[in-house]
Amino acid sequence: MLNTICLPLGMARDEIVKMDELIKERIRVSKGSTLYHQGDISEAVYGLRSGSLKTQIQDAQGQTQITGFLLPGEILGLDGLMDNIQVSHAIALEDSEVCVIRLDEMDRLAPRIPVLQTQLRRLMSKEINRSHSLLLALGSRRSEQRVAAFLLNLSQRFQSLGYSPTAFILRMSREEIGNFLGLTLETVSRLLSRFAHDGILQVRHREVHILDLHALQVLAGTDCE
Amino acid sequence: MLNTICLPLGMARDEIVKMDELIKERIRVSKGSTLYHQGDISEAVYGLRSGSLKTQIQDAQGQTQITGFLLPGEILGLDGLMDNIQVSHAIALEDSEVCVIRLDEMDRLAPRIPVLQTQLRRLMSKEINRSHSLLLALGSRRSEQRVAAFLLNLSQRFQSLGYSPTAFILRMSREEIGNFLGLTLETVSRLLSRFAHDGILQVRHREVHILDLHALQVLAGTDCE
DNA sequence: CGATCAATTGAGCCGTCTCAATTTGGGTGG
DNA sequence: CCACCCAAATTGAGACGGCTCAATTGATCG
Repeated sequence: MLNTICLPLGMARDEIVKMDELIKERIRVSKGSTLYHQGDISEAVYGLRSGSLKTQIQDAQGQTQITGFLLPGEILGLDGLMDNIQVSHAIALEDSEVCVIRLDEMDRLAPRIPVLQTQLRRLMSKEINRSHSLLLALGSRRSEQRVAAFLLNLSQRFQSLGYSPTAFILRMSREEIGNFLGLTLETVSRLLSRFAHDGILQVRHREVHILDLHALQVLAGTDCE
Repeated sequence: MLNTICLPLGMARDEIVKMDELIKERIRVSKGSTLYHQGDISEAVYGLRSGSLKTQIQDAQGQTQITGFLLPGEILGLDGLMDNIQVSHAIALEDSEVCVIRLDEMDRLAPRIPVLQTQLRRLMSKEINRSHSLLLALGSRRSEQRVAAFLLNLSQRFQSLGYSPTAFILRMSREEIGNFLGLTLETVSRLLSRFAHDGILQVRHREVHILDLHALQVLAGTDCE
């Protein structure tokens, strides 16, 4: 039930077998519907098995901020463990499936499988780092760099999933990309057009072909030195 | 050794007593010096007992982003638990003191004090939420709102520490505030001057007196509806 | 009492947003 | 199957917020 997908990254095989006890439920989330809402009781975290989702927070004025786009193998719900209340919405960008990792189950198994706590800790720390990197991007990079870095980030994640790093489909709209990166949808669109015009990539609707990965890295400012 | 400061927030008294085993070391960090560097081995998290610090990350190009200003009672080092390597610098804004919470000690005590893991989990989730809120601010608020919200945030934290919420000293420079908020130091300075000119607060160097807290909340967009 | 660094304030510019028009594609019903 | 409709995306023109560069003041410390 876990395959290599859900939580394990870097765990020994026998530990993974034991962990199967942890996963008793899977949930299908159809495109556009929510896995959980801000304000819901949070009793679990979720491992994305297939599809993709976005998570977004909403403030008192209704302003929203997308905090992440999730691909298979990634975990969501880590931000809801403070008071066991979800502080974000999780919305499917396409028909998706998650496995449910209940926290009470986790605590029950923890004495027998100590690595479980360590693993969760690592994942949460990773999420903190991811947010901090995003802060760096929003705080000090210009639009061009943000969009380039965004594409590269997707590219790398697709690659580590075994998909092509240079040809993929954006499951999110220009507006969602803009919201995520702190830009308007028009700016995102213009930049994609410009990148295409400069021969760095091809864009047809939501289909992206990266032609010159190195040029993109230079734009993003992540190539070397 | 813990007082009520280090990790406990919301723990039963007897559990706190047991937790004292956890804290075997304190570290003094003098103004301007670092508690840890990016790249250091990370074997602990730190509870701030007194003083204040900033944490900042640095990318390959040397660009830095301050990810947080820490006040007493708050925890740092949560971002270094992924591979046990620090991914940020922690630098003291004034002479400070932290207590060291070793992770191996924590894991050793975990079976006897199960609430320990829960507590760490909550703190990490809180840090994720804090970053996400910051993302919302950097992504969709204008400079005026960011600075107002920044002051209000400090105000609330000082208040919950038992200090005045309307009179406090900024331990960080305008440049550091600007970096944190994704603004230039000039913009921060101008806004503080403007707030002062509008009678919302008084600023003398790093000394802030908030005169009209409600007006500040309106500016920040966090007062109501 | 000078030296140095932090902060303030001003002027002008640039990047991104806003507003608006147009194109494109996908889905639906006649 | 075609025509229509709606949402998403593209592209343009103009405005504005925050940045850059620069000069000045103020504080701190030897």
